Amino acid sequence: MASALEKARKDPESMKGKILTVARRIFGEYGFHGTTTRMIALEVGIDISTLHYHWGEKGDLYEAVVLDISKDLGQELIKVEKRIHGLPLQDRLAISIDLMTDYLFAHPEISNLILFRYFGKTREEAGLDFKVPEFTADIARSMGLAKDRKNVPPDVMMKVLGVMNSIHSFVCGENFFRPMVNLDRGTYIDMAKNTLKFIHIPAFTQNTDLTGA
Amino acid sequence: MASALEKARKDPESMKGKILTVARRIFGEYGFHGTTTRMIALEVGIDISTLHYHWGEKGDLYEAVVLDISKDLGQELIKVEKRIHGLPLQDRLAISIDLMTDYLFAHPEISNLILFRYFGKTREEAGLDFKVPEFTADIARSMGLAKDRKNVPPDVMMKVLGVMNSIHSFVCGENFFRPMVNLDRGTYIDMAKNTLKFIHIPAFTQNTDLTGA
DNA sequence: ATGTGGTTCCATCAATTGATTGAATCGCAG
DNA sequence: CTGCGATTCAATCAATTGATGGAACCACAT
Repeated sequence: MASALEKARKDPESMKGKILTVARRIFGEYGFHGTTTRMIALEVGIDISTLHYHWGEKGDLYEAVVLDISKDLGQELIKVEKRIHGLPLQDRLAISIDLMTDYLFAHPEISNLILFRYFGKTREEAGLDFKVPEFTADIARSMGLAKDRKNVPPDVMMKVLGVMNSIHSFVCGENFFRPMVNLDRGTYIDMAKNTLKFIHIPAFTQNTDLTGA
Repeated sequence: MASALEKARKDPESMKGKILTVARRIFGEYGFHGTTTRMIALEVGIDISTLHYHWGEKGDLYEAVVLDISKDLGQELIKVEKRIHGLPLQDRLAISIDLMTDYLFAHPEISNLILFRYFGKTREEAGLDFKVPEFTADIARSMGLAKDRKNVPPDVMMKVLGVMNSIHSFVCGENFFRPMVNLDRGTYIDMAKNTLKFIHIPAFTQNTDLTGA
């Protein structure tokens, strides 16, 4: 039943919506086990019982958060696809990287939660293995690397994963990487975009079958 | 005082060493907050008090684990550097990617813990911000992208971070990505290596200043 | 055997955490 | 105003979790 999530998405000023917004950020920063319902409730300025009243148990709220960021990401990918449609591959890559990087730096909790789901395990036996849409195949098709989202070759999937993970890494690693390079946020973001284009555009445009090398 | 860690590293059969080995894996899988001292003790087959006797409090054990994997990674990087010394850039990249990918897939908890430290926060106010060596600048020098480990330009740092994070991502994301591409482990690792070389070698070898594009 | 230092486990504690109950409170239609 | 459903909070629980004290155990030198 995703109607509770739909209502919260459509009305961010509602209590459900406010809790969801805060939960996105906190879960993204601390992960599932690192986040307590009290941390979220405190930040919203409500009691824990109010939180449970609206979203049920912690795992249910986490599920709602994951589905919420997944919807946002899916919508953004559609926007990007429309923007790059019909352009040559080099431009599709450059524009996609620029748009997606800006978007994810503006909503870092999306990258945070995606990486937490990729890399971290949860102690829960089940319950946290709900169905979440996977966009990798769609991106491959949108990039012109596959005819349809079914039967995308494994090597293409891996390449798309490589690109997306690179972006997520720079977004999620900002707190760690930025002091290393000693840049302000805007310069760091610009440099991340340039680095991403530096790395990925040559590979996809002037490639002469290195896959078997 | 890292002598406790040194003893455990030199004698993996000792109780200190056995606890450290298990703690590496569990912390790597579940993160700091997702791991309980009981989970580690249970896996080692000892009581929690025995664990605390050897390593003190949870944060101290975690610190030992992080420093432990950091030492392992540093040693491996030195091995790789010796292996690629003097070779042309393209070969240095290809061999480094092959060696590091094999190594990290053989010790995935290293990548896991590195990414957890990069991306996740901890509720502890302090105590978990101990000093850990940073290898990014050393890798830049070892790759011939900088003269010395001091004063590595920010854009070079970003490029090295991009490469390393790509490797870590495929290692840490195996449980998530491999079902997506439906490959056995060996084929997945081979394809990860090929993808990494496909992505990164063209960027560094046949690049004509895309950084300003 | 006796003592000694090092090691291990059982029992237990205090704090944290997820969750619930029941009593207010609020908005508002009748 | 009255009533009623929806919402919020204070109080409280049970389970988990990090941590400790003390008794037992073990190897081994004296």
